[in-house]
Amino acid sequence: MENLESDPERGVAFRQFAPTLCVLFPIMSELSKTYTPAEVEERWYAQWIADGAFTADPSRVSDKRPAYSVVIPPPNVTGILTLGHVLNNTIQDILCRRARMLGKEVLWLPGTDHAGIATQNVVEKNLKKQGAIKHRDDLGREGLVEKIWEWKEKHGGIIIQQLKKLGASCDWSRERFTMDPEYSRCVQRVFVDLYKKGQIYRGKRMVNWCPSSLTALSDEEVTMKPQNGTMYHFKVEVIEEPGTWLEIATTRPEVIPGDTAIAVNPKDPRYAHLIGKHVRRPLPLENQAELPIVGDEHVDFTFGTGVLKVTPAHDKADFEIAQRHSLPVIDVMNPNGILNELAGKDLGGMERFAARKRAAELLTEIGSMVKEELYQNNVGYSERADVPIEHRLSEQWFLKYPSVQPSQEVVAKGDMRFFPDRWAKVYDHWMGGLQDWCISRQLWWGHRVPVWTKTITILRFAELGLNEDATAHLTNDFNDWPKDGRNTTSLSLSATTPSELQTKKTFFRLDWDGESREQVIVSALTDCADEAAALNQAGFTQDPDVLDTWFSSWLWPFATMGWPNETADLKAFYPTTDLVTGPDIIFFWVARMIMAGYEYMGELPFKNVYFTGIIRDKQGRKMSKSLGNSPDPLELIASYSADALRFGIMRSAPLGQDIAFDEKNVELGRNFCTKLWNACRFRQMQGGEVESEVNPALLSSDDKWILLRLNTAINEVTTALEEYRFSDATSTLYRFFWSEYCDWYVEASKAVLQGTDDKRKANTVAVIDFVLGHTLRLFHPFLPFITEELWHGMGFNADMPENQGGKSIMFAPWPKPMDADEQAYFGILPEDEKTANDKYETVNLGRGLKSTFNISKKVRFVLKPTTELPAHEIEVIRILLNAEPLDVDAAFAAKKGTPAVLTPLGELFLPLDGIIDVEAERTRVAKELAKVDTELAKVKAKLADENFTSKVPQKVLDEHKHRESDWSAQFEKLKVMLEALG
RNA sequence: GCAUGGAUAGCUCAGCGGUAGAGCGGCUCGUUUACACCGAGUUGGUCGGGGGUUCGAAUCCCUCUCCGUGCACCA
Repeated sequence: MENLESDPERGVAFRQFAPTLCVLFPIMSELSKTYTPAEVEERWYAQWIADGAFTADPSRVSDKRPAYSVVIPPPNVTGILTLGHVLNNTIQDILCRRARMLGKEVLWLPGTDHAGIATQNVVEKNLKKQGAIKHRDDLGREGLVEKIWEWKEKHGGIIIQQLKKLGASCDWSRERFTMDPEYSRCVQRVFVDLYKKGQIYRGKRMVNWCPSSLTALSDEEVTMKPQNGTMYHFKVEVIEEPGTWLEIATTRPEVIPGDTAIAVNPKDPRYAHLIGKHVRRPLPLENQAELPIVGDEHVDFTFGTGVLKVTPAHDKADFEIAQRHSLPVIDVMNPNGILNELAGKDLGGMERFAARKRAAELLTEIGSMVKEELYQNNVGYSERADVPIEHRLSEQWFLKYPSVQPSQEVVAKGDMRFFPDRWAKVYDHWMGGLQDWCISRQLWWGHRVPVWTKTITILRFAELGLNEDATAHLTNDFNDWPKDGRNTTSLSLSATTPSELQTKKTFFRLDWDGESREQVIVSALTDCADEAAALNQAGFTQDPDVLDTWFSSWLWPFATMGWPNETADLKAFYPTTDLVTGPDIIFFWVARMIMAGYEYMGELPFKNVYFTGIIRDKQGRKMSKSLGNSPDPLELIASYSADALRFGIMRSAPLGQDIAFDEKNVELGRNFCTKLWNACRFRQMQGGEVESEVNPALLSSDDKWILLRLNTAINEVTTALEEYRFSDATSTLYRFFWSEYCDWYVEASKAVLQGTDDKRKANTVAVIDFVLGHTLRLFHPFLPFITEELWHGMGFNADMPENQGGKSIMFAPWPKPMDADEQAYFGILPEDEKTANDKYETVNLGRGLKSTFNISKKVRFVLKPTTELPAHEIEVIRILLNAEPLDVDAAFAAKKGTPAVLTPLGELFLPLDGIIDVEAERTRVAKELAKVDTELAKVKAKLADENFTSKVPQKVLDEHKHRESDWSAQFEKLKVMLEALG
């Protein structure tokens, strides 16, 4: 016992056995009859904050106290808590709380994301609703950004407060926002750095354009949606061959005015001979230009008519064809989706979908339309604005992804693990097909592109290309002046004049027109505010675009920890241990964080990535505002408690699958908390009678059974958590506490507690304390509030060192199962589980008998035992059976027709004097016999089969033989019983 | 089209080569001094269809159907 007590990792475990009970009892505060979660949850959260319980301290990290860290997936700063957040953050909280109990130094770093498009949209919409503005231009850039900051200050805290309600144990002293000054600095620094490395470039490209948000989007922000549309077939005549008509199929007749060619496949025998000839473009009517017929391999001649109209300004593929054939580009649409004057007088000024209808009418009117048919195709939608996107040629900033190879290998090699691991495949697949990332957005809310430009006229190019004006800004170190005919170069300057440009950190670049070489555009990039100001003063203009939100959040794991300085936090907590997030942002965020982590920290940002499922309603539909099927977590907390919500959602969240949310599970969580509360109250009511010594010899079979079941539960929960199987952990807890501890052990313990043997009583109470002390700790990560309340209410804290559970259960040691030595000390053998199980099985059968005969009152049972039973065991069975009395009589001779069942402990009779329904009993026994008969027949048939007995492993054969003898014994006894009934 | 996950009791799911399981629900009892947010009992399934491998298949293989997801995408 001594060595057990002195084990520091053991914690309360064995000290809870007897010796300390007399100490515990006086300081136990009485638990109220009902649990009041709202008050308790508020009180404990405030206490934890006051105690700084969530604050991480990197200086405490050591070999003995390893770091555990998680960065929160930053929610939208103006967002409100959804069930998705509840799921995600409950998991993170469980991981963090368990890590604390394992003695780790835990950092859960919280914060919010500025969420460019979403936030700007919300605020703009709101201002319009209030009538404050009609258009963002009414306020201008500065004004609107100011309004958004105001909004952020007012609403930015909401989701944080909601996370606190949930019990999230984040280190709020480290809360970050992606537009904090230091964070913004990181974003700029990374931009400048990648630019210098040649991985960021500016270019005029076809991009995804959102006509609603009026900005470019990355490929990831576009989702394809199947669409019921119309395929229009129209015909054009080949000018050089009058009478030869080509039929063209299109879904977008409104952009015909933007057509600059007709393309056919040169291998298509139907049309190859027409290449080089011309057709007349039908629209606009006043400008029916001649279009060349070009041959291009891209055209699939098995699709449609095999003739493709080429609209370079409005289609990616067409743009490429245009480039291959040097075709002009005619952009017929304004950024907002309204056709411009180039679309002609009929269509110009019309909204794109109205224009489509009108264009079809025009084609019909001029007799060009051949047919219109219903057609289903996929159309790209802007994920945010939920409108079809346009492909649009525009000047944007692009990033060639860094560090693709290493990060891919890392996942493949298993240096970083994905849970469930199938996401690694998805990740790899995406990494394999990377396109450059369009990172600029035409918005105002976000990190402005840290590039300034100024156009300078060059006077004396020949002598090194710069005039006085230019050299004033750009001096030495021209290391790459273009000798190779390229019209672009980069140069970095170690010093410049004017002196206000402290340019050690400013990076310059020249672009000029390769023909005239008279105009030079000087681009300056800096991540330093002073230099930015100097550039503005020197007449430079900053790029109006902002960066994609994900271009800032991909730095989250290290930019939040003080990068680029080598901070104590980075040293202690980077890379982070776990990342918990939804699979929907695997590309947006996870993959990019991996790349950024590699590029800037030379290391992975996290060791494990857990992907949650997506929360759906009972019908399997995604939660959405428009469907109104998304319950408000705060309301659920108000009705059921945060613990209940956490428990409910974890119970229904199996690894790797979507979650069908059902409020029933939250109700179940609430009920579970109540059960826990009442079970603790039951312990308290045993108050007084306490012995100071535990006597292993006094442990009953029930005690041993529950201790073994506890061991199993500890093992199961521990393994489940290690493997991120949260719902499995939850079901184990549920089963152990409710079905094993409450339903069997507590009931069985009443045999002692209601008896007169004080020594046994004390021992039983000690076992109860042992089990409850462990149970509360096992539950704590899931149910932080009620476990803390009970930990103190039951006085479990009183006996612990302050930093190991004395002050809070969250630092109490995580339960360890008893090892072999400990079990030996208490005389617990594995077979003890069977002893109790046999007893419970006997009780089950007896209860079944009672129920068959519709008896709910106390009633006499007689057991005809096969082995001798100690008095205590008999008393337990009596209590569990609610028998009054339970006679044990080896020589019992039952009257004919007395109901009886065969139990592991012997035959159990329910003597019903005078009211025996022989017929009913005969039916029951006959039914039982029939069942046994079928089972017996099955086993016999197998054993009779040579094929089976000769090929099966010995173990299986033995099992079957054993089964056969069991069934036959039962069969024989039942037969006798049936015969006795006549 | 290419990947990928799933289909087991009314519902949500576990089991993944050797007697089909759990929770919830349903039904029937029950005011036993922790708990009716409770207790006891009980009812539910040719494990999506079809083939195959095996002594033996919900479990392994093939194939089909249906749902979900990702990527690509043709007018």
